[in-house]
Amino acid sequence: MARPTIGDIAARAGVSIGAVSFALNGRAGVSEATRARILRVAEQMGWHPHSAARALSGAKTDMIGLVSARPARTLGVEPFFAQLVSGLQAGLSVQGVGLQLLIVEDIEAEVETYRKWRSANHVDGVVLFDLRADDPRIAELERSKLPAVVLGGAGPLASLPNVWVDDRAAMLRIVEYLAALGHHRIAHVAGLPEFWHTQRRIAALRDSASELDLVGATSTTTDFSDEQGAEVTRRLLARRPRPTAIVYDSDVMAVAGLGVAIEMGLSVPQDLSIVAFDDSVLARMMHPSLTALSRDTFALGELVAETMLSAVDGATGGVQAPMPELVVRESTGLPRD
Amino acid sequence: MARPTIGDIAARAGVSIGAVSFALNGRAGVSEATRARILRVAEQMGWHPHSAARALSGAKTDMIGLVSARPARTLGVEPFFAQLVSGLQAGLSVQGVGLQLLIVEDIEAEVETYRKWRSANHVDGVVLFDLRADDPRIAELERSKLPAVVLGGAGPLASLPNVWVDDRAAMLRIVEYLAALGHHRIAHVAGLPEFWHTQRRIAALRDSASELDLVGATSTTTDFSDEQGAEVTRRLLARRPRPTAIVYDSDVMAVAGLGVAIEMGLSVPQDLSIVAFDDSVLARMMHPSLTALSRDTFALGELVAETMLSAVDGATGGVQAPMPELVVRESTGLPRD
DNA sequence: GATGGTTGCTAAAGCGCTTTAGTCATGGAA
DNA sequence: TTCCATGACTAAAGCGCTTTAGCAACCATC
Repeated sequence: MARPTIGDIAARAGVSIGAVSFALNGRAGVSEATRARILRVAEQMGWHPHSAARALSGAKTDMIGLVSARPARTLGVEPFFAQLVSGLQAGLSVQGVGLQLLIVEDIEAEVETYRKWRSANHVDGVVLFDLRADDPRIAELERSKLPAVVLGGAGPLASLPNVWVDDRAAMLRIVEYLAALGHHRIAHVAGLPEFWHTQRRIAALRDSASELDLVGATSTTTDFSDEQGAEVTRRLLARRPRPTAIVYDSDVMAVAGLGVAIEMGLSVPQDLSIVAFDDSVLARMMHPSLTALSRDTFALGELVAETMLSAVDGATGGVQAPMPELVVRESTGLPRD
Repeated sequence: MARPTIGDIAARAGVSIGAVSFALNGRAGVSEATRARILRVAEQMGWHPHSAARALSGAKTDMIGLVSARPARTLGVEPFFAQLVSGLQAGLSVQGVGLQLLIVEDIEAEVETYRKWRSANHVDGVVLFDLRADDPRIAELERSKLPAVVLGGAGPLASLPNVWVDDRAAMLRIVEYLAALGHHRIAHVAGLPEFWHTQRRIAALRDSASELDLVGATSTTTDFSDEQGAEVTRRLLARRPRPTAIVYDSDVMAVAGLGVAIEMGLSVPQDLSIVAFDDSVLARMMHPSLTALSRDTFALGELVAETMLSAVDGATGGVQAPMPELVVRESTGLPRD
C-alpha cells in the first residue's frame, strides 16, 4: 500500500483532516476520546509524518544543521570533530531529529547557508563552533531568529544559547600542574589565532605565567596541522634556553611535536614534558603516552544536542560543559635542571 | 524583503509560473530568449529553490543520506569513517547536494529508515557500507528503487551501483610482502565476522597461505575495538611458536597490538612485524611507525559522491576504487629466525 | 485551403501538511 | 427564556513548487 496520509487517517477515523492534524500534534481542538482514536488509527496504518510537507507549511523540520568552514580534509583528521558529530547525532536521534552536515568554503558561505536555510525552513536550528572574535555568524543568527547553539561559549557577545567550555580554567589547570613539577619555561603551541578559544587559552597562559612568575612562557599560533605543529616545535627546541614543557592545543600537534623531540635526541619527559589540550586514542597509545586534558567529547556532543533541542523550543541561556580532567601519563615529569 | 518565490519571478518577468519552473529546471517548454530573461530575473531577485516544496512535488531533494548501524561511539574513533564522510560531503557539495547523517540502533532500523525516506522523498539516494553476507538492505533498496551506492562492492549479489574495493588483492599484497621478507607464521586480527570485507580478507589470507606454503597463517575476528585488538594480540603472542608477523584490519587495533607487544618485552620489528590494513595519522606517528596499507580515504569519499550523483541520474554499474598502496615503515622487517 | 504537427506558453491541479475562520451544539448565567 | 461563552469539530486556504492538459499561433504539407 502507498504511504498513508493524514487524509487516509481522517477517512478511516471518520473525522476531518484538521482534526487529525490537531490530534497528531497534541494541540487543542479535539476531545481526548477522539484524539486517542485518531492516534490508534494512525498507528495502525503505519503513518509517519512527511517531513517536506511539514516544512512547507512552516512547522518543525526535525532536522538540525551543522556547517563547517574548516577545510574538509582536516575535519576528517580531527578526532575531536568526529567524536562531537557522533555524540551530537546520537543525542538528536533519541528525539528522531536528523543531522544535516555541510562543509563550505568560508565563513561568508556559512552565513549565506544560514540565510537560505532560514528562509526555506530547512532546519529547526544550527550548531555553531570555532567561534571567532567578532563573528559575523552571531549577528546573522540573532537577526534571523534561527535557533542556534554555540559550542565553546558565545561569551559576552551574544544572547544565543550556548554550551560553555572553560578554556581558561583548563589552561590554568595545566600550567599549575607543570609549575608544581618545577617547570618555568613553558611553551604553548596554539591553534588558529582567529578562534576565540585560541585567544582565551593564550590569555590564560599569559595571566597565569605572570601570576606564578614563569619567565619563559610563550604562545605560538598555528593552523592546527601536524606539519605546523612539528615546525613550531623544532623552532622552540632550538632556542636556548630550551622550554622544559610544551602545551599543544590539539592531540595531533602534540604527537607531531613528540616525534620532533625524539628526532632531535631529546627524551620525554626527562628533557621535555608534553601536554595535549585534547585527548584521544592517539594520545593514549603513543609511547610515551601523552598527558592530556581529557574530556568526553562524545558526551559533549550529546550535551550540545540536548541544548539544541530545548533551544528549538525557545529555551535560552547557557550550559557549562563539565571541566575536562587532566590525565597524567608518561609524557610529563620533573624538569632536568 | 521576503524570500522571492517563482511566482514573484513570474510576475516580474511577465510570464506564468509554469514557464518559470521550466526555465529554472532547464526543461523544454520555453524559448531560449524567455529562458534567459527568466534566469536573469531570478538571479537578480536572489531566488533559491525551496527544498521542501521541491521534495513535496516529487522532484529532487539535493540530499543524500548516510545511515550507520555501528555504535555511535566507535564511529567517532574510526579515522576511516570521519575521512570518508568528509570526502563524501566535499564531493557532494560541489553540486550543492547535502548530506544527511543518521545513526541507528541496528540494521532493521536502518532498513526502516530507508523505507521512510523513500516514501517521504526525503533523499535522492543513500550510501551503504559495511555490507554483510546476505544483507537485508540490498533487497529493500532494490525493491524500493531508492538510488544507492554500495561502498566495498555489492559483489555478485546485486544490481546496485557500487564502489568496489579489492580487499583480496590488498591482502595478497601484504602477505606477499611479508612472505618475501621470510615470514611464515602470519596472524591476522580481523574485524567483525559478519562484514563481507572481513570475510574476503580472511579468505584471501587462507588462499595465499596455502599457495605460498605458509604453515601458521590464522585469522581471528574481533569487534574492531582496541580492547579486543589488544586481547587477541596477547593470546597470539603467547602461542609457541609465536607468529612473526601480525596483520591488523584497522589502524586502531594495530596500535593497540603494538602496545601489547612492547609491554610483553618484544621489539618491533625484530621480534614481530606489524602491518595495518588502514593508514592514518595514528599509524604514521607511532614509534615505531606502522607499515600500512594506505589509501586516500578522503578521495574514496569523493569517488563515492561522484558515483552517487550519477546513480541518482540513473547510472548503474560499479567503479573500481584505486588499489591501496603498501607503505613500508618501521614496524616490519626480517623475522629473527 | 483544410489538415496536422510543432512551438511557446498558460491555467490549474496536486504534493501532505498546518492553520485560520467558521459552524454548530451545549451549558451556564442573566 | 434569551444570550453569550465555550468546546469540538469542519471547511478551506495556503506553503512553493512540478507537471499535465490545454490553447493559440505558426509553419509545412498535400
